[in-house]
Amino acid sequence: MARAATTSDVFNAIAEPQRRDILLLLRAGERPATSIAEELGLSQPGASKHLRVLREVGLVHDRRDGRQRVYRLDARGLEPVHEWAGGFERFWNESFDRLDAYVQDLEQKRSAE
Amino acid sequence: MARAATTSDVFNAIAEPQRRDILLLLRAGERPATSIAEELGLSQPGASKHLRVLREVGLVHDRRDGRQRVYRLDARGLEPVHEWAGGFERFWNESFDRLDAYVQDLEQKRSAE
DNA sequence: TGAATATATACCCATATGGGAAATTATTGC
DNA sequence: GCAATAATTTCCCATATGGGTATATATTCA
Repeated sequence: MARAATTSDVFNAIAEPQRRDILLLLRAGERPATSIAEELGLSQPGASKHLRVLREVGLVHDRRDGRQRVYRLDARGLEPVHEWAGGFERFWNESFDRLDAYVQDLEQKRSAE
Repeated sequence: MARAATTSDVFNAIAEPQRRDILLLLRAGERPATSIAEELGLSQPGASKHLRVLREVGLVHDRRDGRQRVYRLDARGLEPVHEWAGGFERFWNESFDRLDAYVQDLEQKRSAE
């Protein structure tokens, strides 16, 4: 099975660093595919494949402009990711737990030697 | 190459739904591995493998307690994810862009028929 | 020491992945 | 229609993945 289809899962779509780069780039405004590939140093087919994945999960929309295909960010799909991670906020802020885990880690490692 | 190693990338680690489930479960408190597997209906080796990935990216810590290995959440690694997604917040709130994209999509589809 | 419990690893498998190269499909403008 | 441009799709490949099953490695307790 390998992994949930990239196509249907935003978490999977953003697991690939170059796709995250594309999204960041598109915050500056819409861009034709070639421009994206050039800016990020991707091969043209490579960029096209990543764009397809992003399109299929709805993170970008495309529009034809003459011979070019212009991609535009649609960040709405990232809101669930933000919310999901935000659900852990109080945990990464709990300095007690942090210290606790750290100390336990030390003990663990010391006793393992 | 397939994809950046799950081991080194939090985004990749949380791309797998069952690993996200494990993290959610651990918000309620630390738990031994078997308990995690049972609660989520995972096979024992399956849970163990997912826990290993989470451990390697630092999202969980483990501690031995007798024969059991107790896992505890360390959510600090999720903060960058939250921040990254949060960087798109103003985009998913821009209703103008949203409508614009939607209209362009409609036009696109109509002219394609 | 030896049986039982709790986990982690190793191994094998089917499949999804990303990358490169080549072929294919629009679309424009002559 | 035809050449040129822009992009997608198709193949092929090496590899990473998740899932089982079997095995190995602690650790406790009798």
